[in-house]
Formats: sequence, C-alpha cells, structure tokens
Amino acid sequence: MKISTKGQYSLKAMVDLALNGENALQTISQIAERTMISETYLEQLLPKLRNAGLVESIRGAQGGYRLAKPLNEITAGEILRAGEGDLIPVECAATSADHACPNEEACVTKYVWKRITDSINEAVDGITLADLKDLHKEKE
Amino acid sequence: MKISTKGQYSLKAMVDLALNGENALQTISQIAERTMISETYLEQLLPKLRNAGLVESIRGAQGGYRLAKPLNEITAGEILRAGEGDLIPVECAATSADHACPNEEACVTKYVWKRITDSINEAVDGITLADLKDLHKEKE
DNA sequence: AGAATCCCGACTAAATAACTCGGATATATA
DNA sequence: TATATATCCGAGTTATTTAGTCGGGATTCT
Repeated sequence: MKISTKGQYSLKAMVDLALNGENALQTISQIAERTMISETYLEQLLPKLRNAGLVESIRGAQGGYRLAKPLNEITAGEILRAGEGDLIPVECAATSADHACPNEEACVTKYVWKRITDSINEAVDGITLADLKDLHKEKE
Repeated sequence: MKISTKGQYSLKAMVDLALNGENALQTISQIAERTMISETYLEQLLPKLRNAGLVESIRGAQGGYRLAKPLNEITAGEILRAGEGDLIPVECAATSADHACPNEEACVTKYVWKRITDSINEAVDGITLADLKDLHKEKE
C-alpha cells in the first residue's frame, strides 16, 4: 500500500514548477537540483506529465518545462494518476471490472475496495497546485 | 498503489468467517475451500489476525478459528492494518516521521500524503463486518 | 556548426510480493 | 496412551515490480 517514487516525485516536481517556474521555462537540471531528484529519473517522469497535458516542453537550447495550465486547474489527482497510474488499490474496484468474481464474498469485499478508491480520488482531486502554493506561503 | 494479497485475502477470510462461522469453529481447510485461498497461505495470514485480537484459535483436533468479537466491533480497517500493515501510502505521512525533510517543497507534498492517509483510514474504519454481512444479505 | 535541451526505449539491480515447505506443538477421541 | 487432527512458526523460493541508469537520437537557439 505505497505510492511509488514515480508518483511522489511527480508531485514534487510539479510543486517545484508551481513555486519556481510557473510561467518561465525550467530545465530538467534546474528542477533536479531543487528537488534532489536525479536528472535521468526526471527525464523519465516529465514526459508522462506532458502526455497528460499538465506541463509543456520546449526542446532545444533555452528550452525546458513549464506548467500547461493555471495553478488552480491542476489537481494532485491528475498529477498522481499521470505519474503513478490509476489510483485503484485493488483491480476489482475498477468500475469496468465486471469479470465475474467466482465467490459471493468477493462481491462484498469489492464494496470495501470501492470505498477506498473513491475516498482516495476524492481527496486528491480536491487539492490543486494553487492550494499547495498557498500552503507553502503560509509556512514561511 | 496496490493493496497486496495479504490485505485482500485477510478481508476475504474474515468475511467468510462472518458469513459462515461467526460462532462455530472453522478450520483452515474449510475457509480455504470457500475462499479459494490456499491453505498454506491462510496459515500465514490467520496468525496475524489472531495477534491483532480479531480471531481466536483453538489448536488440536476439532480446533479451528472463529471471530474474537461481535461483528459490529470488527472494522475493515482493523483487518487491513493487521493483514497488510499500516495504511500509510507514503512514509513521511506517518505522524511520527518528523525526520526533517530537506526541501521545503517536501513539506507541502506531505499535506497531500496526509490527506490521502486520513481519507483511506476514515473510509475503512467506517465499515464493520456487520455492514458487510448486511450487504451480503441484500445481494441475495 | 555547435551547444544546449528534450526524447525515448532498453537495460540492470535491488526490493518486494506471493507463496510453499518442513517440522514442531497442542488437543480430542478411541 | 496412541493416533489423527489442527494450529503454529520460521525459513526458503520464485516471480514481479520498483527504482533508476544509460546510450544515442532529435530539435532548436545562437
């Protein structure tokens, strides 16, 4: 029951962009230095965030990354689902998974998995980068 | 972000006891047959549930397992924490983990991990075996 | 042209998960 | 008391996943 470093670092990198490079381009090496995540690993993570439409990238010299949307339109949920994969702790909780569980008990446990899934997603979908930036300001 | 089979099967086994052997002793092989979990694996899981005070066991011939408390006093949260370990998806969300995160951003992400942790635990602590038994009755 | 950057897939090592197995211990019953 | 029935416990094994590196290609600015 762990969120992998992919998810953790993705959020960390996005928060870094929110705090430091909301509009200006930031290179991987700049993000790496501030977040303490290796450049090579970030090179693997950032493309996922781009494919999800959360950041945009400019290639070539003077290039880099920046957020693709306003802070209040990017949720922790989007980031985690992009970096980590769907937040579904048990397969059968996926709404599509109707592949007849063999036992009747399984159907009852499914209720628990769904409740967990829903509560996780509600939690993370209710937090935006704007919220996190505000929180950061308060902490100073 | 997966709940391991330890957690899944622990819940499944407990639901089985709730539905079939609330008071009477059930042997591992009986539980195994109904839940489709191997006997040897159950042998590994059930002692954890016993250590957590959720089931009690009688050794020797005619022995077996049964629930240690009334259905409405056993929550899915207790079962999962016993079988799976604490439901804390990121280490630093543990309240005790005050080992100075080096970056200030880390502290902001910590807020997200805490929200996730809390929402998961609230969800599972709000579901008892009695609820699941009722739900099972409805399904018939 | 050359330097700075992102892009992408393949690769490896370490950790974790998912079980199995062997043998010990306790208890009911004949 | 002997025997069958059960739980108990720790060690071992295999498969999968995670975490991260690496090499080389493509793009763009100066």
